[in-house]
Amino acid sequence: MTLLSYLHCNPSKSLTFQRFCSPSRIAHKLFDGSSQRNATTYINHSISESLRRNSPAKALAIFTENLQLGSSGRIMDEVTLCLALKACRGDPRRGCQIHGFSITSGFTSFICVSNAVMGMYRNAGRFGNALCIFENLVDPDVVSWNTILSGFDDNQVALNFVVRMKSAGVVFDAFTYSTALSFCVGSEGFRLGLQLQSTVVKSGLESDVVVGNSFITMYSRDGSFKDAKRVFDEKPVKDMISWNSLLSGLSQGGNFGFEAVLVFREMMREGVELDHVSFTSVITTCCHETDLKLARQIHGLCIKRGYETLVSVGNMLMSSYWKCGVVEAAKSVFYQMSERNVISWTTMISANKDAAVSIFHEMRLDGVVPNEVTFVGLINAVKCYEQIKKGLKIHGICIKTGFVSKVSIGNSFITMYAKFEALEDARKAFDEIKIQEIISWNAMISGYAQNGFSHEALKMFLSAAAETMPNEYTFGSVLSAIASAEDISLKHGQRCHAHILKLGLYSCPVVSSALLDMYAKRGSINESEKVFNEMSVRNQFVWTSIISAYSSHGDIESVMNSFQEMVKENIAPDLITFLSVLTACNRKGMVEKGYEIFNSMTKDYNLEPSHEHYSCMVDMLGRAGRLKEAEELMNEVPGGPGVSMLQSMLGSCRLHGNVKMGEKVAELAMEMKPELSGSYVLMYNIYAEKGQWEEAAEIRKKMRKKEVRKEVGSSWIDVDDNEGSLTTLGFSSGDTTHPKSEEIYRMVEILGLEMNLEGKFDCSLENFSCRNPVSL
DNA sequence: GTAGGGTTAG
Repeated sequence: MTLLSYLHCNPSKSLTFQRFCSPSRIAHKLFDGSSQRNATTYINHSISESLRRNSPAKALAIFTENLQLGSSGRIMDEVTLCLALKACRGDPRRGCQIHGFSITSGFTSFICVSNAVMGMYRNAGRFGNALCIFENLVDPDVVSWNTILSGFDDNQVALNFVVRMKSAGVVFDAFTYSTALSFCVGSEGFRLGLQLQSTVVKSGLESDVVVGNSFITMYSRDGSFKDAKRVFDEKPVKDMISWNSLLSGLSQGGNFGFEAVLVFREMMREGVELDHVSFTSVITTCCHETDLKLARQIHGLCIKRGYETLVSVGNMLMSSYWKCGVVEAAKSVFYQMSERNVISWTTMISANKDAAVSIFHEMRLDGVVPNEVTFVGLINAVKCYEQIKKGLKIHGICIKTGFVSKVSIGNSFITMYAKFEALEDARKAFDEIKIQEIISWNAMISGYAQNGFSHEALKMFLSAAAETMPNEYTFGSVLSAIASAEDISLKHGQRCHAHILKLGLYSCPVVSSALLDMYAKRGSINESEKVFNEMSVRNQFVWTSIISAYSSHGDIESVMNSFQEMVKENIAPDLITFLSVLTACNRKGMVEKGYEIFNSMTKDYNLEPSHEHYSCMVDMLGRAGRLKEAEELMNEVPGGPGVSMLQSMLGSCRLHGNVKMGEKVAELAMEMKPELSGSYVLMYNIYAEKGQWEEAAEIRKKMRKKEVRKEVGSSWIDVDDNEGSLTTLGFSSGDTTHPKSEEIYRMVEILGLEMNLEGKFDCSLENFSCRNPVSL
């Protein structure tokens, strides 16, 4: 036996030997030409041993040294190259070098080397390169196909590839099945998963442990708990991984948290060994359910079992505390972790927006390299216009480091510039993205919508719908744009409605609450009601939407009924819900009821009323003539009353003819916002109605001096001119700009006469053409 | 079989 084969068979001796001399040197020194096979085996063994011990750097060092010493003849084969490529672990620089070497040395003719090269590119985030190599392979084997399959991140694209594999006659192995099944998410994916199951049975792989586990994951992720349990129960040996498959499937997606916790409890009861995957999976559930109590219990168990110091478990604990709104607890987990990786730091950055930049610097000092997600977190931490400098700096860093070319980074920049109200820059960020995905479109649409550019939002939506498939986010944003723009025809909203039905997005609460709201804001309360009644999932947003819809339509009875029902269904009302209810009380002058609800906000729901809630209450009291109480409440408002509250108070003073209080309030309002005409107009009216013409004239003079103009009010009408116009026409009082205005006024006159004949309304033409009797 | 991010509605 040569020394080499001896060392090969005795790894412990080999290690002792290596303390004095590197494996490559040993191999080269002892390589005598006749035992090249042994020398190569020895090198390969050393490299794979380093990989097994999780030291890829050492594995690469052995490979490199072997190359350098190789002048006397190379000790390597195709396996050596495969191992070296594996050791690159996502480092594209080293990977490219070895790829180059494989080409020049002719090793790429071995299919296993080409497969390893593709795997390397896939792990280095250069999936495009891998794909390119694959498409040029003369005779790919099942491993080549599997390598590519596992690189897709889009479920649909991956499943299309599976279909392509089938039609190319590839014989699936266990790896193909388990990878394919991991993409079987959603109803369509699930259907394909079922098809795969029948072929698994035919191929005799159904007893394969890995494939079985993948089926368990697929079924439990889809909510087919019974099927998951069936596959699970049929397993002859229920190892930890089978249990974990069941658990992790239920934890993902966030719809079966309850079942996940049950499985976890059963694992404990059955005495199944728990590992870091069991813990991370069950903690994921706390994240989705935002169940703080559960998170704390599991955290305790982690400590007891000694898992809390593990990076993956610690990361998940941080994330669940953060999602449950206890950032402090997340921080303390972070500081107690013995080892932190880029995910731990990124979670910290995302959870602490205010300190994001300093945490980022700390991370760099710690020697941790940021990745795409880290930068996304950092960009997200930029909150408002005041932080524009910070945002630009981050943009600069992303350009320098090349991260700017990543789609997710581009998407984040769109949102950031939209926050700065810099829509042109947002648009630039959008245009610079090479291939815009639906998220990019969504970011742009919502940017326009939130900044009041409804028409741009709509245009963007139409382009997006032509280019790609809109999702629930897309419709949420575009519907809110249509809702707030009276000069966009309702037909667009109805088209969206049809589109939503077609795409099967109707059951999504985000979409339907936006739809409901859009119809309500555009006057079709019946449509809103219909949408609401057809909804299966009713969350806080949905309930609030319908309540505010009824409220804005003055249907107080429905408001109160819905509110009670919401509370009964254990959906917590929030600030906006209360605002809608209070607005309704205000409209109907239900002061006592309003007060009761207002007080219950702090008492029963621990909600701090905002300015708007106070405004509503002040207005309610004022309208009811309880001016003194209104004034008192106004003085209780944290930060003092705003101008709109003062103006509503002025309105009440006018209603009840209280000149003295009116003067006091008007003075405050004019001081606060001298450019707003409303304060002057209201005070003018108060004087005018009391016949105090001199004082009224003073107000008029004041207005002229300060060059305050009264804004012209206007309305919109959706005219169906048979030309398919999808915008509405705006018009204001006394407006004669429309080419058919004469005809229109004649019609108004006729309508007015008819209504008068009915005797129900006072509809003199004067009131029609001039909605505000007092003009200045 | 597990962990961080980008788009959403009242």
